[in-house]
Amino acid sequence: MRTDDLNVLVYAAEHGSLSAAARELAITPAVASVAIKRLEDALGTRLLVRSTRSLRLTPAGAHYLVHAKTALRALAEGEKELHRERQEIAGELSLSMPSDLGRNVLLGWLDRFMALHPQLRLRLRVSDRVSDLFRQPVEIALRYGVPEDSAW
Amino acid sequence: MRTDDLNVLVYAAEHGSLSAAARELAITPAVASVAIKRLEDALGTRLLVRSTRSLRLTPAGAHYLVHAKTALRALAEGEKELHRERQEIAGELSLSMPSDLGRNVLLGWLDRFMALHPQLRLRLRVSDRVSDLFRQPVEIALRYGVPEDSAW
DNA sequence: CGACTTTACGGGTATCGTAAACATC
DNA sequence: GATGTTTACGATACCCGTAAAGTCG
Repeated sequence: MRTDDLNVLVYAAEHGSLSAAARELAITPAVASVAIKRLEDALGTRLLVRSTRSLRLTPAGAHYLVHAKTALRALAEGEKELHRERQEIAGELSLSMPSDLGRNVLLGWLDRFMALHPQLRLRLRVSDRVSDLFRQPVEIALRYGVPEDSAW
Repeated sequence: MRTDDLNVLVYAAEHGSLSAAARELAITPAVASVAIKRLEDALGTRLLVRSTRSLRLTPAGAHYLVHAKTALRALAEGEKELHRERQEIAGELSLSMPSDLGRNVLLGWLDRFMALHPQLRLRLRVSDRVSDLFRQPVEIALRYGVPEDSAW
């Protein structure tokens, strides 16, 4: 049995639609459909009665949903605990990036990354000239486009 | 993630050996090994430290095992509830079997089967002659060996 | 040496997304 | 007719068992 299928069941019951669940889970409606079918075949019981315009749990499905949720919650909790145990990322990291890339893309990512790792300090060097890469010692340097000097 | 893999983890932790777990689960040691590897890869954490003669949980594995067990328990409970809802098997079933087969094999099975379905009454006809099959109307008849009359 | 774990590999199955068909309001 | 569900299908990926290699006591 696959936990992904259980997840589809939970989302489908929550959103009242396979397509909506599929959108949430970033899968196609087709695979959501077969996921439910797989579950039902494995359990030998119909869990959802589905028409094109409505979707509702069968009595059996309603009962099973409770247990599926607790199972998924237990696994998520276990996983969270694992990550909590994992060595904290700490110290200082210096990175170099072009100004536009930093402004448009990286800022949001870095915000979230630092929220996950409060012990981490970032030293950002924003510069648009590649030559700056050699001036300052950085640990990660990001550039994009066609490199002018293939020696890199 | 696969629940079968979680099951391998539970059995391996319980028996202290991948091979022992594999025997219990009727799989080969090789698939037990890759099951654990799959789990560890999915979680990004080593769960079991294994040498050829010993197997023990890592601290992370010990913590995760608890949640894996509750997840499996929840799913088993949900499945049991589904079967409980299912229509009870009731009524009378008559079967015919050779005396030795009944004594050696079937008795234990039938005991358990009747314990699962208290509404069911069994009518056993034990006889070693195949000709008896036609005398009494039975719904299931068991014989083994080479049939003397290919008309059956 | 013996028992256990792991890796390599081939065959078979499963699963995915696309696309089309089908159903329902 | 528009949205949602299901099926068909081809390509890929996954998973199993066998077998061999590696490992530890």
